[in-house]
Amino acid sequence: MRPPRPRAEPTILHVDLDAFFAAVEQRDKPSLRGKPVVVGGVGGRGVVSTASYEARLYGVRSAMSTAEARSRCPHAAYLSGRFDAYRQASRAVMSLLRDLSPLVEPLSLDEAFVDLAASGHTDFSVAGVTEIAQTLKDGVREATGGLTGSVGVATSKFMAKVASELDKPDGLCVVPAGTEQELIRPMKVSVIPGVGPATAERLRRVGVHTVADLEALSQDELVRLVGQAHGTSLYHLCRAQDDRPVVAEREAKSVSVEDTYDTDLVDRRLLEALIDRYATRVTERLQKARLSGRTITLKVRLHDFSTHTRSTTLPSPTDRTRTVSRLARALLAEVDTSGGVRLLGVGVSGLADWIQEDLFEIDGTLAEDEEREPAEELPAVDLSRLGRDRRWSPGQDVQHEEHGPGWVWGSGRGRVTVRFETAQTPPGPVRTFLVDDPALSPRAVVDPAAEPEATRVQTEVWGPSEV
DNA sequence: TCTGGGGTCCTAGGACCC
DNA sequence: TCTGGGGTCCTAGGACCC
Repeated sequence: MRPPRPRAEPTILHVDLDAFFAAVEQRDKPSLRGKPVVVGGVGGRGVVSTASYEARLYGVRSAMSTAEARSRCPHAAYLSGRFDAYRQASRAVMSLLRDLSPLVEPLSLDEAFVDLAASGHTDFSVAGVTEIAQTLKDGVREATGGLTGSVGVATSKFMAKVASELDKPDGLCVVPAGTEQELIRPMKVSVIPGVGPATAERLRRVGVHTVADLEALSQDELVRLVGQAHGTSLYHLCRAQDDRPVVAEREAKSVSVEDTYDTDLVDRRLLEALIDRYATRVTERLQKARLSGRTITLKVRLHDFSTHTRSTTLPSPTDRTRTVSRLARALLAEVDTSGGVRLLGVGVSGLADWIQEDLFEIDGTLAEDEEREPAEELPAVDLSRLGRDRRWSPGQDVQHEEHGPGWVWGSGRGRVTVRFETAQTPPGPVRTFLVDDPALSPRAVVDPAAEPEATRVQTEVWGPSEV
């Protein structure tokens, strides 16, 4: 297999705003300028998101517990963060980046890759890209009321990120094509994306500390050590072989809400009430984004910090609060919480990228409260008949099938609409059922006896692109 | 007064299907 | 007829990133 080759010229730019959250606070509150500022969780179990450079002098770092930060730097300002302000500053910067090139990949509020090759630029000499980077930095300062960013430009994402890190804060670094390997060889293995504490420890045990050490291992050895995907990626990255593209639009794969409590919780009813609250927040976000998902996950962190997840997958996607909360509550029953719960979370994944009807519709009347009881009285027809042979994928066209009265065939990830047509009502839907309710699935919904006049039952299966 | 919250990706085992 | 192998889906956990 051909190794992933970096680009021939430094066309990938990485920007990283310096101590972003803390810098926004210092910008907006002059009294904090020049002083240690720590943004993060301020409660008993909080951790540091960002420390200003003044606070870093005292050894305060991101991801450190706030308790430890307070002991290292008691006189710092501890703030819980104003995310609207951060988002606003971030938007201003991202918009500058999009002026630079249409191909921008935000990694977070304060970080992004830009593919300069997708812009109108043609001069990718060191002087040429340095000028682009300097103009960008000036623009950032102006657009954000004085924030600084560090910029790296190189032939790959990996090297651009290494470069932006190199002379923070307010840095600018270009890695000329061909000099990548000599730059990273003396560095610690942890500069490689994907090498965190666990991998670093495994490598340390076999005597690997630097990128150069890593080069001495064969691909097979690496795969044996850290697994297939990780090993292969490490083998190439330590040689600065990286051709990952800048990807502008990434579709969300999951949405979740979680909370850590200052003291462990035991009361079951309280836990259930919290689950309801999180289900509400999650589904509100789903609905806002016009998403729905099939897999509901409950996350529980116990008093001993052990973390457990329980999940369940529905036949069709949902964005309904009641469904998510009912299922998440049921999952809670599978976890022994008697020792106390430190964190609780609810998530939805397996997202479908199409609009979810949020109500069970009968005769055009929205009848949310009737969703369950009537359904359970109906003689359910097995929808799972569709099974594996009639699966479809997102974006595929509408599928359409007709069967005899009372017959319905099944659902996959789409939705099934069932129409009963009668002689008196020339063509058109008499009833439309949206078979997207997990309470009904995988069985549904069709009661021929309820429609004695029906001459025909027509079903349509909607793939995502139809809706 | 140890260890956030929001994500992504990977692995491994079992079920199930052909 | 005592025995296969590949593919997909699901679940749980873990590593990692910002």
